[in-house]
Amino acid sequence: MTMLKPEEQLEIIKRGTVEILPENELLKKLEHSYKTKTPLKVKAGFDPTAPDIHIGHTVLLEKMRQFQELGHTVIFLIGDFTGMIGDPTGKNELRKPLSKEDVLKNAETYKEQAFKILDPDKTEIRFNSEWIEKMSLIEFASLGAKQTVARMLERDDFKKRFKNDQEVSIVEFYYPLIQAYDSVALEADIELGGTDQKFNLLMGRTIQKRYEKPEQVVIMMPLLEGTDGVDKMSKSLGNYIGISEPAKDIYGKILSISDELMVKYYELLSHISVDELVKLKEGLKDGSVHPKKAKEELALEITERYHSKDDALKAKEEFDSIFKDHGVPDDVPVYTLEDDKDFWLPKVLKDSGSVKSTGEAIRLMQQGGVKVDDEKFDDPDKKLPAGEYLLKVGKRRFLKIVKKK
RNA sequence: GGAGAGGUUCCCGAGUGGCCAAAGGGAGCAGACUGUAAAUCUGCCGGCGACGCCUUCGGAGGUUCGAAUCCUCCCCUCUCCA
Repeated sequence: MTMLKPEEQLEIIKRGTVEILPENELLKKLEHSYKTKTPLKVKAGFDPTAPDIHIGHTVLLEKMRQFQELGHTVIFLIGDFTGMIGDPTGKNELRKPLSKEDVLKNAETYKEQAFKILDPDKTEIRFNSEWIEKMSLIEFASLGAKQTVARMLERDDFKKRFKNDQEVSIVEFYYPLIQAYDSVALEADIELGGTDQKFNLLMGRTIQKRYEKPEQVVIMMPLLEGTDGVDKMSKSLGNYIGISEPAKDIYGKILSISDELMVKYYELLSHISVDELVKLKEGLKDGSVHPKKAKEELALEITERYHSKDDALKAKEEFDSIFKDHGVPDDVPVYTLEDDKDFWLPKVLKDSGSVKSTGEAIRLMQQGGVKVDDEKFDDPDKKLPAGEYLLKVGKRRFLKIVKKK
């Protein structure tokens, strides 16, 4: 592959980044690499605690992929050793360490999912236990001598916890040090990370310097907001889009994000070129591009990435049929009546799991949110004779009722 | 170890003996409007075949006709002092 000019590379690399420290050094490294035809070593560390990747995690992976396409070497570093210590970042208490077994199991899943984005042939996978476990006690201690307690306490969460008399164990100080040492061991030219990793990333530079190695350039990516557009994407908040989710869920979830957020998703996740991105933004601004249309394209692109083109198109078709043409999805859950007597709808809705309680069912009905065979059904007291019905509950829940055989 | 403050329904947060299933906000859900966008408006927002009954205000007891509200003990969190 012929390398792009350093300036062109820089433009691609800068896309979506929050901060590059220091930027001029990055250009220098790119120039040097271009001249000597030596790929840069790009490191990104992953804590093997989250086996389920969502598209928020992929922001970093996409950036790595870009580096791969530019011809550089990407190192997918699995922090198996650090995972056993527990990263204190953003936590206000000590995280429970993982067992070696867990760490390795998680790492496997991680790898599997990451290769949906990264090119396996161009990815170097490393584990930091590789060099950390080999360190002698003396070497380990001398790593600790490279940094002062005062500097460590500059880190916000340490500072806070320390001030609040909360526990800060000494081993936690080693986390940034080890992460930094990884850069020494790998001779990283560049380290990628989220903005929440700033302290650790910069520590890499300091420690590399102390070991008399060239300092890495630090590139920080934003933390992607979840589907709600407010909080950062996380499984526990339920605002995530998992890359292993069914095609129709990925498609639907992307279509439900706000227009504003869509632009950000485009910037960080889409593979369209920087030029196309600029055009898209202009088009949205002057009204020549309909945001809904743009969102559909994004949803297709992302869905296709984790499934197939066919699956993505099918997801779109089904979506359109439900929401545009008021159709019915293919896989409507079926509820079989227990007997041939007339039935009370709220109870059936509850028993089928469509709603949590009969109270909720009644409320929904009174508010006009329940349709039976396409007719609004708003009398909660009215009973229905046993038979076949197709129910629509709210915007997106469906239920088919059938008689007992 | 000492001195205070506090733990309320998904979250924040009012309530300090009956009018409390518990103000207000957020989230969520539904309806209108739409592009399952945003914004806005309206309604709902513990459970129960329900104009009544049951469970809920950190836990366990107690006082009272009646407690989220008062008393006792316990658990937890926070602030200050050592």
